[in-house]
Amino acid sequence: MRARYDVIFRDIRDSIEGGAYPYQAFLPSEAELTAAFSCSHNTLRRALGLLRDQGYVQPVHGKGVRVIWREPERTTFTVGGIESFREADERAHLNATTEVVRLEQIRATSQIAFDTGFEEGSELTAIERVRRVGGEALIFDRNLFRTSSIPGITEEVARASIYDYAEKSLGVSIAMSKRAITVERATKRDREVLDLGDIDYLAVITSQTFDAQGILVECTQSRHRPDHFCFRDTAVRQKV
Amino acid sequence: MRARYDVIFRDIRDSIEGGAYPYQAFLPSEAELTAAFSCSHNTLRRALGLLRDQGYVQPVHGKGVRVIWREPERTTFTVGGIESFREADERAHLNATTEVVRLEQIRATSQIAFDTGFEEGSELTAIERVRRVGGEALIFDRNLFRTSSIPGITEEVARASIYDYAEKSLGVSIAMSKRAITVERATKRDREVLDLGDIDYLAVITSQTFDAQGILVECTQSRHRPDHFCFRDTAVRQKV
DNA sequence: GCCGATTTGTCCGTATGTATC
DNA sequence: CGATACATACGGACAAATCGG
Repeated sequence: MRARYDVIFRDIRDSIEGGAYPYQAFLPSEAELTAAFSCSHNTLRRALGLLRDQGYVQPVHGKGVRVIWREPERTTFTVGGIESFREADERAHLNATTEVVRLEQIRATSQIAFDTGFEEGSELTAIERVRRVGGEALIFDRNLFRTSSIPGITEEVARASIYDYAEKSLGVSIAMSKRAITVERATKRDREVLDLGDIDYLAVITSQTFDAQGILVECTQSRHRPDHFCFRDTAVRQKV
Repeated sequence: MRARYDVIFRDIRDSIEGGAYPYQAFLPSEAELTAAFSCSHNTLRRALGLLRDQGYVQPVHGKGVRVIWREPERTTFTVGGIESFREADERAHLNATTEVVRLEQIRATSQIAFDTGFEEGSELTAIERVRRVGGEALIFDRNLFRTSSIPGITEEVARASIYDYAEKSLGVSIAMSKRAITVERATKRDREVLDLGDIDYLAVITSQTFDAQGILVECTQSRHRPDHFCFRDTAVRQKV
């Protein structure tokens, strides 16, 4: 069962993406929309809030709700939201492959604990994967999973999608993720596994993922060749 | 006048950052918090929603609201949210300076219109600024403002804060911003204005900013030397 | 395994404030 | 000034998840 505000949000979002409300047009007023969806003022406003937060509309006090969404280009590998590599692959039709270059059980050293936020001594599953798009090795993913949260990762699972495995087989729901994007010099290891040529800098996404309980279950470094990297984002300015 | 939910959000956020609720602890229950703030269930929930969206807490259905915030390191220039350079400077005590290297009125060519989303022929104010931190030229900002939205930008305004000028003098409120982060090779121009040494890649934030009317008022490229760049972000996974 | 207490999640109806035209 | 439309806030109701007895 999906929440009512979520259904309404998706409905309006799909209308916008489908061209029913073009760029810079106004949506029907809240009163009309509540009537159309036969829901309360509050529920509709929550749906509009999602549309605003995700960059689809801009409500203008006293005037109406303006559509500011336009069809994006799809020329590069785009990250945004919490999306697994496999999901991004399917959405953008990248036709990518994954090679697992490391898979072992380790214990968190004090250095790892400091770097990642895992408790020292906790059992972790370390994975390294290389993502190839169009035959070129573009992305080097290094994951650390809390083994007690996501046990039984095999090479086959790692080659497919660990998120899928966690959600479908284990019932662990990934809830939220904190990320930092930096640019780092390529290491010797990066050169070994990626096709870098004379490129010596990488775009690096470092993320911590929490489950629905608020427990840290994963730390990842995703190292991207810069010419195929693009991170998109929408931000709403807080009143200061 | 600031909204009640916003006051409550800031109060709890400051408590968390101040250490009143440590990492992995639970906040008091909604019932207790509504009593403490003497507000309604709904208003408190809106404040909790902000805390969740900004990565401070993780509400767990049937259990409580868990704190997942920890003190971040402050070693690099961090972006996140819509924050002007001056604001970031003050918050992180960077002691930065700004040099205006270009300021002129232009008209949008078809190329500019295609790149930015401004209408062809519209009057724009072009600005280029170099940001120095600790004596080193680290950031190269290139802005295009819609002149009719933000008229009368002087070199003095550009050296201080254009956001301040727009909001305080003109009453234009910046509302929403779309950003993309990419990594690009340094151009000859980058080498002229920045202290790059042997660095030949830059972190680039390309953004479009809309006012409260939903009108595109600014396009910016902010080009950062990678060793002082960090972009932070919190994402909540959508139910699929 | 079941029940009840606690806690968060969703939704509604209404009232009032404020910006725009 | 009034009409329209978005913004905030309240209080109540019920659903769903968790936990302990």
